[in-house]
Formats: sequence, structure tokens, C-alpha cells
Amino acid sequence: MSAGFADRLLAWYDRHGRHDLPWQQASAPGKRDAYRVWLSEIMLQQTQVATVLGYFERFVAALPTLRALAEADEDTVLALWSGLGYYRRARFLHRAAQLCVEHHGGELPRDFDALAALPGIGRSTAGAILAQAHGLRFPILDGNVKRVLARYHGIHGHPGQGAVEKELWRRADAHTPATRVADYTQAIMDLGATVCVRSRPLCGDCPLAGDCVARRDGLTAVLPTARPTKAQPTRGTVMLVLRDDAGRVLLERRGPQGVWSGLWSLPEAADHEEAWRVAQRHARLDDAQPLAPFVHVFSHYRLQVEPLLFDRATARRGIADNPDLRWCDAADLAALGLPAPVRSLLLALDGPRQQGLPLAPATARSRRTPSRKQA
DNA sequence: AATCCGTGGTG
DNA sequence: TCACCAAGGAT
Repeated sequence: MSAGFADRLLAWYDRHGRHDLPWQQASAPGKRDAYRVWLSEIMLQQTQVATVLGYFERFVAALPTLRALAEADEDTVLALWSGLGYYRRARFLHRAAQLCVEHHGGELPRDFDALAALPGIGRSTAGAILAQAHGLRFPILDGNVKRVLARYHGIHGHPGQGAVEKELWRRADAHTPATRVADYTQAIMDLGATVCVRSRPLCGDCPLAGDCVARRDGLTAVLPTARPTKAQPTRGTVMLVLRDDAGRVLLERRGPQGVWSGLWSLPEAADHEEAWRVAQRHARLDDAQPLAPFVHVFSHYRLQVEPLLFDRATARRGIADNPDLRWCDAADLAALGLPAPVRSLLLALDGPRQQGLPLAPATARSRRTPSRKQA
């Protein structure tokens, strides 16, 4: 049964799987570059292949080896990650590379426990790296595998529950073959990504349909069990756009905790009164112009943003001494990691400037709301 | 165990 | 418009 599962999957993969992803390149016959595999696995956490492709190519072009990554500035790493989200992944990746230089001779360890001890690498990612880079027999359990196995075995309960996840790991391990592990690992992910998709799976194309419990019982629409829905709170913030005569904007590096950790973002305040106090601490200014508010949606809350433009600001002395404050021109913005809506806001601000019509970012996630009166 | 951490696509 | 969630891990 287990052998049949892997064999059918591998036969399907040979004909219909993805064999040309940029991290699948062989570095030697039968081998892949562990650094590239690792980087791809981190980028692909909670992120789809189509989104990752461009970021991956740009990242390896700038930092082609583990040692290059270890020696890079954090700002460089975060700039390359900017827009991908879950920025803690980039900081962990950077830290892990430095740990590999310190303790593992500049390479990723091939020992499972040593690998999984590195920041950002959990059980599934460690297994994926060892299987894909070195052909070692370790199971993986990402979202694709969870979906395939929950349906194939008819496992109810959402995979976030401990007992359900344990059962899925047991099945994942049992199905993993001793040979062609790299291909098998890619095969089951490809099946989940292209055939056993969440809605309207293509069971007619599935090599496992004959033994699939969900297919047999008509449960493909309800398995895997959805996460219970929870109302998302809305928070609000005022973002300060301090811009000087040269068009430079004041950015502040965020702390190591919380959202957008380590990224350069706009100073914030709870309301307009506080915004004025904060703004005057940084610059001499005379006028504030409200820009169009927008909503940025996170996975766990919604952020209502009111941008406030302080144009023709004059920087106060002392700012240069603070390493977490910086007046940035366009080149600086390109070299630093910015939250996606902040980068979008600044781009939109720069474009229509000549027309005197500052606009909120027009991204898919941002919702324009009626403009407010003058502050 | 439950929560935190981004962004973009999709139905 | 909006809920859902995608190659998870850390705390």
C-alpha cells in the first residue's frame, strides 16, 4: 500500500510534475545546491511558488552563496525580502547563515537535529532540505501534503490540532519511500499544488483517486477541515510622511518585536495631536496635509492607516546621530526593506506630486476611504 | 495550545 | 466586497 502510493505518485510526477524550478538545478549529478534549496524552502513558507520565483532569482543573484549571505548587512537582506512578508524569516535566515559559518564550516549541517536547531528551520523544512539536497529519507508535511493526506486517508479535524497533525506526520512518514526521495517530496507537493487543490480538485487527473477516501465518500469539499473563523480586530495608526525640500523622506527602523520587525517604515502616532509632537521632534515644519486613508490587511488584524504629509520639512540636527532614523532619497528606498504598503504609499506620493494630488497606494489590499477634512 | 507574523490571489 | 488561505516556525 505504501509502496503503491509512492510509485503511482512518482510515475505521475515523471509526466506531469515540475522539473524546472530554479532551486531544482543540479549542482552535480544527483545533487542540488543545499543553499538554494534552503533559501527556496524558507521563501516558500506560507507563500506560493509564483510569488517566490522573482524574489528567489533576485536574492541568489545578489547573495549567491551561504557565506555571501552570512557576510551581508541585515538591511541588504531585508531589502531583498521586501514585499515577501513574514520578515522574521529573513532575519532568521541571515542569523542561521552566520551560525553555519561559526559552527558548521560554512555549510548547512546534514544532521537532522543540527539542521532543525537553526532558526527558521522546523521539522518539515529540515526534512525537505535533507530530502531535496541530499536524497536522505525524511518526510515533509507542508500545506500541500496535509491536504493530500487528509483527503486520501479521510482524516477529519483541522491540521492545527495536535492530534490531527500527529496523525498526518505518521502517514507522511509511512508513505515516504527509501529511494527517489527528492522526486517523491517534489511529487506530493506538486500534486497538492496542481491537482489536489483546495477548491474543485481535479480528481480525474489524480493518480491516487482510486484509493482516496474523500473521493470515495464525496468529501473533497470538506477535507481538510477548515480552520474555525475568528473575527479580526481593526487597529488604527497615523503614518507621518516628513519630506524635505530635496524630496527625502524620514524613515525609522522598527524594533525586533512585532510586525515589520527590522524594516524601515514611517514614524507613527496614535492621533494627529501626537503626530504633530512627533513631527516637531524630528523637523521644523509648518503644515500638515492629510492623505487618503487606506486599510492594510494582515493575517490576524486590519490596520486603518491615516497618512499625514508634512511637506517642506527641515530636519533638526541630532537625527544623524540616531542609527534608527534616516532621511531617505529614492536610492535609499531601493536599498532598504520597507513594508509593502509603505513602499506603495511613497511611490504613489512621488508620482502625482507635480499635479498636487497625492494619492493613497492603489494596491489590491488597500481600500480607499473617503478623505477627511483638513487637520 | 493558541497566537503572532505579510502579502497577494481567488472564488 | 470579503473570507479564505498558500511549500510554517517561534514563542
